[in-house]
Formats: sequence, structure tokens, C-alpha cells
Amino acid sequence: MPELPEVETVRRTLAHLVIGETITMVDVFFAKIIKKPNDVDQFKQALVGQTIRALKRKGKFLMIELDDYDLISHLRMEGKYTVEEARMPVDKHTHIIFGFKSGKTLRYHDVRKFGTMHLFGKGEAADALPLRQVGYDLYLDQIDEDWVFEKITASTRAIKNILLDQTIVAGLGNIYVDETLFKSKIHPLTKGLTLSKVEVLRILDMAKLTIDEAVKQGGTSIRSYVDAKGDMGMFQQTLHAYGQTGEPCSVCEHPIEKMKLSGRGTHFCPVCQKEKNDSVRS
DNA sequence: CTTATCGCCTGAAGGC
DNA sequence: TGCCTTCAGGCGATAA
Repeated sequence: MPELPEVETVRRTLAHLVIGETITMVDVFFAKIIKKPNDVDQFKQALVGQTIRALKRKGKFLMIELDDYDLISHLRMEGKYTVEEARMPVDKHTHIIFGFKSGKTLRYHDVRKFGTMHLFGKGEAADALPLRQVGYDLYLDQIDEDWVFEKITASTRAIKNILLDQTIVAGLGNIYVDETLFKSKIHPLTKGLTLSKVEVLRILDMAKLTIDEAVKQGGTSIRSYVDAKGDMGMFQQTLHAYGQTGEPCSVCEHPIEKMKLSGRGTHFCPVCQKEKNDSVRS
């Protein structure tokens, strides 16, 4: 499920394939993916004649920069891009096709149809939703640690939920949150306001370490993820918590346990990640 | 203001 | 075989 490392890998692999391509046609087979503009015909007409100039990323959003527009794409659970010749058959989960002057096509596939696209005029995206509320990017940004500490300790929510909230630090999803908290030796249910400065800094360090390593490995291929060239990531071989239920903890050998936290599968070592008393700030 | 829950989607897997 | 339930989970909308 694309989180920051997967989106970054898609950005890198896709950039080689589409930068410099000029759009001559757009097909939209499932209109609900297009969140802006409201009218799909406007979306198509705006894009015709535009050349792809750059691919950027903020948090889990992929930004396709064109001459006069920025297309903001979120892959959510299962979104994928491929580049294929126009004559290639269209599979049932292809929802949007951008046809290029070169005869190639950029295709957006999404089995669950959760993905979104927002089209903005040049430079308008950063100050509008959905990008406006994206917090510090864990891979690119210099993080204001004091501000993050204040935000986290102002909340009674479980630290796992706080880290999944993209408005504070951006890029973590369910896999990398579990990995980050495992390496930080913090229980996922720990309330934000019980965390010390040292613990918050440790969480930030482990989050950045996990994200950096996963980017180096080309992301994590659990379920369906592949990059724009169809290649799988390798980070699943490095997972310590996510999907490791019943396997011995890599530190203490106690079996990794799985629980439900706000509807999400949550993996942790009950020995290394002790639950602490809410009233104590250690 | 904050936090919790629901709904969107489809396919795989498991129970009976 | 086949039907039903559960799970996968990011995040916007809505409720509390």
C-alpha cells in the first residue's frame, strides 16, 4: 500500500518514462477519482496540449507538473501507474489513460478505486486542500522538532494514530508506523501526552531511518505494490513487526503480537514495547 | 476546537 | 461447489 517510500519509488521510475511527453488525449473510465475540477470534461480539455515537465512528491502525494497545471495524485491503497503503447489492451482496473503524442500512454490503475486526482493551476496547489494540510515530509523536510513535540504531547490519542495523521509528519502508513514504533520501543497505544521529549525525538529518528532505508530498497511489496516499471520493492525482507505475527522478535525472540487499533492491524513486541502507565511521563 | 466512526471499493481467504 | 463474512487500510466527511 503506497506510503512515502513507495510513492517516492514510483516518482523516480515514472519520471524517466514520462518527462517531456505531451498529452494529446485523456480517457476517464471512472470519474469519481477526479476530485477537481468537478467536471471531467474540463479535466480532459485542460490537459490536452500540456507537456509533463517534472514529477515531485509531498508526503504520499505525487505531483505531476505540467506547463500550466499541477496534477496532484494520491494512490491510496492500490493505485499504480504504467506506461504502455497505445495499442496495448486496457485491463478492467485501468481508470484513466493519458495519451501522448509519441504514441505511448500513461495509465492509472486502481483495483479499489480509492485513489484521487486534483488538477490545479500552476502554483495553486500548495495553499489548497489536500496539500495545504500535509505536515513535514519525513524524507525531504527539515523538521521543527519542538513543534512536533508540542503537537504530539497536546494529544490524548494513541501515538500510532498521531503518526498516521498526515498533518504533523507526513509519509507514514500502517506498515512504517509499526516498524517505527518497534524500533523506538514504544507501545502503539501510548498516549501522545505521556511521551517525553527524548521519546518523541527517538520516534522521529526511527521514522526517518525506516523511511530512508525503505526508499533505498525501492519500497515494500506487501499485497500488490509494484513501481512504474512493474518491479517489486525489497523492504519486506527487512520488516521487524508488520506482518510478523507469531515470528520471534528480532531483539528478544518473544513472538510478535497483533492487535486491532482503530480498525487497523497493529503489530508489536509486547516485551520490547511495554505499555506504560498513562499518568507517568518517563 | 478535538477525537471517533463511517463509507468508499474490490478481491483474497476462511468458515461451514 | 458456493455462499457468506472478514480483512486489507488511507482519508474525507460526518457525528459527537
